[in-house]
Amino acid sequence: MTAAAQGTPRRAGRPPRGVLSRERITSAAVAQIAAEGYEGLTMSALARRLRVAPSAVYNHASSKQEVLRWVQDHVMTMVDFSAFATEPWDEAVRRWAWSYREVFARHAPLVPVIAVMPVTDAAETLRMYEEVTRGFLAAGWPEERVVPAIVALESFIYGSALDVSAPSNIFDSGALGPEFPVFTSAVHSAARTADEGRVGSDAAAASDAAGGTDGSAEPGVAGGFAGDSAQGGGNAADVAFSTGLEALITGLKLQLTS
Amino acid sequence: MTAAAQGTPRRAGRPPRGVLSRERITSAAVAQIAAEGYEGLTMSALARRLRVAPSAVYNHASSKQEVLRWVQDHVMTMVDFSAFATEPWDEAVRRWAWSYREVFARHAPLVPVIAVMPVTDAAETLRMYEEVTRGFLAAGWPEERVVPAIVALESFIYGSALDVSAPSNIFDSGALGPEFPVFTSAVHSAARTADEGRVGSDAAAASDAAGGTDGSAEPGVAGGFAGDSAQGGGNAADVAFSTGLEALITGLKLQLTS
DNA sequence: CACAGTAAATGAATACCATTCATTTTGTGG
DNA sequence: CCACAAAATGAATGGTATTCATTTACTGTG
Repeated sequence: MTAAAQGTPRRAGRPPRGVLSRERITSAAVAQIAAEGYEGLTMSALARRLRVAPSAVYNHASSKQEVLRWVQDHVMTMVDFSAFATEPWDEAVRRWAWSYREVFARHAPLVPVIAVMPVTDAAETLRMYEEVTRGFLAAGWPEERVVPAIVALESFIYGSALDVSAPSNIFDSGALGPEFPVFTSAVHSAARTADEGRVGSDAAAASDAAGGTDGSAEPGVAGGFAGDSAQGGGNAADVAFSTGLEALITGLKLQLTS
Repeated sequence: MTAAAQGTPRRAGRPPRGVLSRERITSAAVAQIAAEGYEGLTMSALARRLRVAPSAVYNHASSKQEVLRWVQDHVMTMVDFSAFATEPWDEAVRRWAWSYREVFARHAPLVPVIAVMPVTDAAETLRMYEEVTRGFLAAGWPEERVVPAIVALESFIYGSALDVSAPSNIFDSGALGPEFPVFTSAVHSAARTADEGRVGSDAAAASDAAGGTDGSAEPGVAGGFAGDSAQGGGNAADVAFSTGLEALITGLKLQLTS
């Protein structure tokens, strides 16, 4: 009854047909995360969902870290990089980056996992890199500059994904406010502007404030614009992301022609 | 013997003079991290270092998370933002960012903590923000754009700090390599260039990589472009960071004048 | 086809970890 | 002076990933 709380509990010994596999474990983990979040992803809960004893998982994954790596690679398939095949470089980067951030904002606990995770055996992740690299090269990037540029963009995206999951009042200086008047005022000023943008015209304000040459920043891709995606503070994070992404895009493009 | 493995073990009951305090707990935590890393920072180990029972810590901190927040605020004091008082905006940002990244690369497990952590009661963190905001305003930034720009830079810095702690072979595609030839080739090309940069430019790269606490940041803004072998420093993470940071700086500056 | 070895399940056990609680002692404000 | 709050101890508690001995079934070799 420990493994499956149902019907015939399957007795010990190797079952006639394999019950577990990397794919089934991965999809059960993804389902568990969708149902109860990352705190709910324990090896016990995972095993319960698979109707299996916790120790059975270890015949396929050597650790929970490895399961997380599988999940990470799966999550990568949700990142939309299709624009690199059709759009000019900067627009492709823009759509890719917004999609990438949106996906990992919903999977923030994976971000620290990715950092330490070698890409070996992460087929989906490699698939994305392959296509993004192609896009850079097609846009005239010298080969040796592509990977640093991608890593720089990814670093910004990961940091921004963490930022999305921050509470909206993260910059509330509370009782210490009066001690830091310049910063406190700037925070209020930014919040005011962000609010105006939200009430007024929809997404245009953000991308305009970012000063992108031609602002269409985050349209249709993943249904992705986060006007109400996270808790309350979505908009401020979006303004900051747009600001940084447009700066990165124009700055990188300038490096190319220098 | 549980609390202090030494001399007279102090019997139960409130001691004549307070043994613990926020400051003592914080510095013990920092010392423990320095000694055994973040994995070694357990409430038991912390209490042992303080010569106290584990439960005693909970009279001062409500959770381990709170201790981590104290540590985070303390770590912020190691970030050097002094250049904002003396240097022009872009050079100040450059030095601040290199220092910031260097500090949090050594404290990578704090990065996810920061994201969710409101700045309230984090005096040292606020002190930094106050000064950085001052520097932006002095450089002519409109007040409402300062916070988004800082957040964008911080996002990049946090992501890059995680990147530093990644293994150097993180892009080794292993057996899957042949399936993704474009990316694999780009990785090799970048690695080759980074190596050349390391042997080529001697002292600049080394002191640069060491980075921030003493205030010396990237050497020459003069070279203009980061991928140039003169800049970028030794390892791949440094090249990527330099690439992104220089792009952000020039891109943000351009947004100002648009 | 027998047989050995390996793969894959169970269930019990381990070691840790953060956190809580009852208890004891001491400082402090009314 | 006394009641109450603050701060320590030491012994649980419940949860965690992980390991191990055991059982069973599949698979390749003679």
